[in-house]
Amino acid sequence: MEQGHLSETNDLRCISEALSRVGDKWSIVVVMELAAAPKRFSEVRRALDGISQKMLTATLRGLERDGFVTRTVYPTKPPSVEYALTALGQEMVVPVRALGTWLVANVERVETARRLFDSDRQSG
Amino acid sequence: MEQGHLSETNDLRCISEALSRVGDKWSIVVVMELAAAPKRFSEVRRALDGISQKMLTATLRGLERDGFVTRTVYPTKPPSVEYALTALGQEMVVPVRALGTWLVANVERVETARRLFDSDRQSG
DNA sequence: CTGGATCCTCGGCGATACTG
DNA sequence: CAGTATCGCCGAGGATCCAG
Repeated sequence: MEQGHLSETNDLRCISEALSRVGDKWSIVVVMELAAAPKRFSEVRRALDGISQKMLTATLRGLERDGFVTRTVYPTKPPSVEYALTALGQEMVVPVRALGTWLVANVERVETARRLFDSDRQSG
Repeated sequence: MEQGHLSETNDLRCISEALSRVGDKWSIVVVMELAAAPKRFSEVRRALDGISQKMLTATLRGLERDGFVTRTVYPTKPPSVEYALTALGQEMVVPVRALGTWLVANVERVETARRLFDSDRQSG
């Protein structure tokens, strides 16, 4: 019996499916944003600057549904809604941040490889 | 000066951009598959079972371009091409596997949250 | 066996306008 | 301020046919 091998075909499907939950254009970014501090709808919107309100709504709904964020409505006037990470969401931040850190740290290497690849294609 | 905070808006863009490189439908899965062992085109295709040959080609090209995999042609007859992870690719496997492991380990919690959310919507 | 070229569909996503 | 509804674009990605 394999122990936590994770490369078994079955797990592979599991991973890709799980990744697709969080691998859309905005989920990760929103989670990272909320990881810093809970924020209101507009705050997140401004912080991300580039996300449409439709996608922000959809993304937050999805994250809420999956148990990564909570949505708290304060019946003030005008109403305000605060989004925050759940325990689950905070836990997820750890591996996500690790991956993000690695990617950011290695952007150079990727771009170097890319330039090499492209120039080889031209002259090659 | 911030120390590796990673949630600064600038890094956030960096992350999302970097993630989009690897966050498409197949890149991660292919990388994980090659992490187990170098494989030929058809082997990867069969192992993944569900990817079209067009997407496999495109994915491998992308990964090769970004310096994550190598492509070695053996001029046999019929020709065979072997794909393998570069050092960069192998390094990336570490954080990716960490995330994948976490995701797989927490699928239950996500699905539970999801069911709760959905039933609340109905009755609420 | 490897993989390029084409066609076509579907869905993500943005823009805009409107409601409470 | 927070959220919904609608429309339209565009690109990811699958199916298929063809070539070295």
